[in-house]
Amino acid sequence: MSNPISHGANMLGQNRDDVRQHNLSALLRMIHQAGTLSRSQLTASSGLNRSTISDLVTELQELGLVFETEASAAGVGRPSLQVSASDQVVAFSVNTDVDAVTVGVVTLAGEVIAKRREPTNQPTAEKAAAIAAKVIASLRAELKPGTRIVGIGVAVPGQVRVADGVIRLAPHLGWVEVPFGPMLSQLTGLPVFCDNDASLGCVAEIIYGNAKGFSDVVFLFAGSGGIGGGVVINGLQLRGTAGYAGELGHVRIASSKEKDYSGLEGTLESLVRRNDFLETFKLFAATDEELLLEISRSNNAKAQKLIENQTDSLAAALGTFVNIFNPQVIILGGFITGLFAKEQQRLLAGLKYNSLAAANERVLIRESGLGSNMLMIGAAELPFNELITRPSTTALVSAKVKAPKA
Amino acid sequence: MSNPISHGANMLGQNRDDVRQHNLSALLRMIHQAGTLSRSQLTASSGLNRSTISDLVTELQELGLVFETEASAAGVGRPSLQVSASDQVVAFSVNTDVDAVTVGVVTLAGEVIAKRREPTNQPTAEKAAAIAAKVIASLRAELKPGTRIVGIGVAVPGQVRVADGVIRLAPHLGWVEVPFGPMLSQLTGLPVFCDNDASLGCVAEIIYGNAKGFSDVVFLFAGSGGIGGGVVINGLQLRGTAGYAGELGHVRIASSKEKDYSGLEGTLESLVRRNDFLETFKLFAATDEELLLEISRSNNAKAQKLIENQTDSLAAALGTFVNIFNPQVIILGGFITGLFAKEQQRLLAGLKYNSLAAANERVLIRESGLGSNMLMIGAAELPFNELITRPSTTALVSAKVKAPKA
DNA sequence: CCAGTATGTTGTCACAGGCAACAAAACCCT
DNA sequence: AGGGTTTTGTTGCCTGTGACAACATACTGG
Repeated sequence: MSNPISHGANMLGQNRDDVRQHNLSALLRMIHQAGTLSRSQLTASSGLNRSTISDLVTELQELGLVFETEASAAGVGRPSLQVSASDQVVAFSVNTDVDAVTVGVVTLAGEVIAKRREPTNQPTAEKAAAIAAKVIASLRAELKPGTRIVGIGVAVPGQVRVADGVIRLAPHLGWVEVPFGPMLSQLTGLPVFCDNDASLGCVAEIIYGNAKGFSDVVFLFAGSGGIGGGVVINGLQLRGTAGYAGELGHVRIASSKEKDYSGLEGTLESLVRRNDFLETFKLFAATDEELLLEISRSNNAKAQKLIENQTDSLAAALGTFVNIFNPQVIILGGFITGLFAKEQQRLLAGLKYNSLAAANERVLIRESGLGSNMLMIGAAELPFNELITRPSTTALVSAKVKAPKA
Repeated sequence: MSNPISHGANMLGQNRDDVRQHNLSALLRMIHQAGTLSRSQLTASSGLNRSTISDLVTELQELGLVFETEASAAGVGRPSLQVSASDQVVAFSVNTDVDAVTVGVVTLAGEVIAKRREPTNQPTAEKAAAIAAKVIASLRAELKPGTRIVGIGVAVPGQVRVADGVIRLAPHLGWVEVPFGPMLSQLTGLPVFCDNDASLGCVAEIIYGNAKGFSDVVFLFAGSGGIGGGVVINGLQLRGTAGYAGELGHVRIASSKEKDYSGLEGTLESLVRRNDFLETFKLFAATDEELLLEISRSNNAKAQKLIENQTDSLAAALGTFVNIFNPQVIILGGFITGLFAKEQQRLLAGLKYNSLAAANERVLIRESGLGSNMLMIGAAELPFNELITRPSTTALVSAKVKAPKA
């Protein structure tokens, strides 16, 4: 089944150069997502001719984006050359959270080769940018010679205007209308791309995690900062007009007057709350692991009641998402995986109860599969995506060149 | 800002033929949506060379899909040839509803040149297909000689598996798991494409109606058969894995135990109900026009209370949609346009109250602009889209050849 | 060691769109 | 009215990309 309207970019005509770019891009994307692929696999899944693949791979190699290795012979016929994404091409990831700024280095092959967590306390945007820039400079100095940098991807818990990297509102951080992207770019001299954290988590899960290979995915992450959502439809990230789409935590599901962190009533985020568990378990603070453990072995009536109530609320929201998106898989992250683990039957029954049979009959519910690297990988996809979209024209920055001072 | 992941079809390589197809397709789509465009306009908005446009237009002309006329000179310089979509190329539209089967003939230029409404009462799928086939045969006989038929598009009030034209559930019609598409195809000998009615309404509004030119649109239609929704994101129709996405009427917004026509609790459809108005106004049955009139001039307290309650429910749902989709425009159709007209301030305030500022600050609310032809136009887009996607390989059927008997 | 199979390489070819030069058809100004 | 200006259509040539076929290469298996 083909698709419909087709506006915007698709409206444009295409010339020969576009074809070359498209094919280079398609190959690089496959290699990036798989890490390593043989030339024959590339030939098969691209539909292009062997000779064309040869030519394109050579060009990618000359661009320093991939390298070839002899095959570890394993079948009939001449063994095919293995094409791998270069680990000399890296992106920085930044995650600004309430309690820390985390910076990572991710290779084009999708591997997190360094990660540094710098604790802080509800930093201002200026402070967070300064911390990030300092850690990036330090990590940059440690990169192997010859390494080239694509850029910086930033995952922010809040509403991000993707086009220019302005954080419209990050309630927990207290950021309102701050141009974090430009700030960090000025401090580092590198291109910076920002997006919502949960949206990036969704992307990461699709490329390397438990939603691998799926094209229609709903992602829900519940942390100390509320509930964030990410959606991918038909292989495309849902961003909306300005990048504020996918705020699944702020979906209204009940008539309750409870308000969420953004001040909206009766929303998923207002009803499924990490703090309720902390109170019930009399924990002042807890890591997700500790909280999940508590949930799994809780046995008093009060805790059970809380678990059931929150499970029901979660089920109602998931039902709504299924009706709206008809996804193949829903990925859960954060403490709500505890609800899924403990009350799976109840959750699935509730989901069925709150959604249309046709839409829910094949949907899978899974836990997030990437753990603490998820946001690093997801954020790195932002600069990598720029590179992959335009492999031969995107400029890379040498690791060893000093960043210009602002 | 470029987009993200890119799966599926985009993964494939591209060869020269694909370029030609893409460009033919892009031109034909522009001409189809605009009706008539000059060659120079095509050159400008496609970015292709004059000589290329000339070549492509010639090919489309040879395919009989467009024709050229001399310009009505109106500026400096040599007047550009006008390229128009052929009115000799048509599609049939079918809308199966509870009280009637409506069949239309739509030209590639987007004009409804015939429409016939065949009253019936909750027909079975077999009966509806038979009625549709009969009317199509009769309309087909009246087509001008030389007219060619692309196929049939069907708009169904229910959940449609787009891939094979099976209606999974149409509650009001009482259809469950019926292969309406194949049935109608067998009776007519024409290719048949089915989709949900509201989704097609959304497409129609984007191409020819009040959402013209927008790429991120939410469409909500409230009729006697409940509330249907259609969503277009980034110029692409939201369909989900199997085509069941976009069921916006079944979004849960309240804790109420009221059930909607599909048995779900607390949903938009269960709270915003046409029948409540008919009861309050003591109408046994009414056209949308009559009902809208009643709403606009209602002045008793009970009716006002109902209007306000339903407006609040609608606002809550719209807030949820804004948080999820961050659309540029929301189009309302059916009797809820009455709520918008009468209680616009209340609706907008409620929408603001129930959504994030960043997402709602620029969203437009508009009424549907196509009236009774909306579904005819939208349904015809299904076969037209096939033609437009593959202009040089899609087979057209001559109007005058007898349809083969099953 | 040879047949069989799968893959990489090379040179040729077809074909799409770009480009430049020219022709054509309008407007504008004197 | 007529030449200058502007815009557009047409034509022929060129470039570059991927397809294709033929050949070379590298492995398995008997």
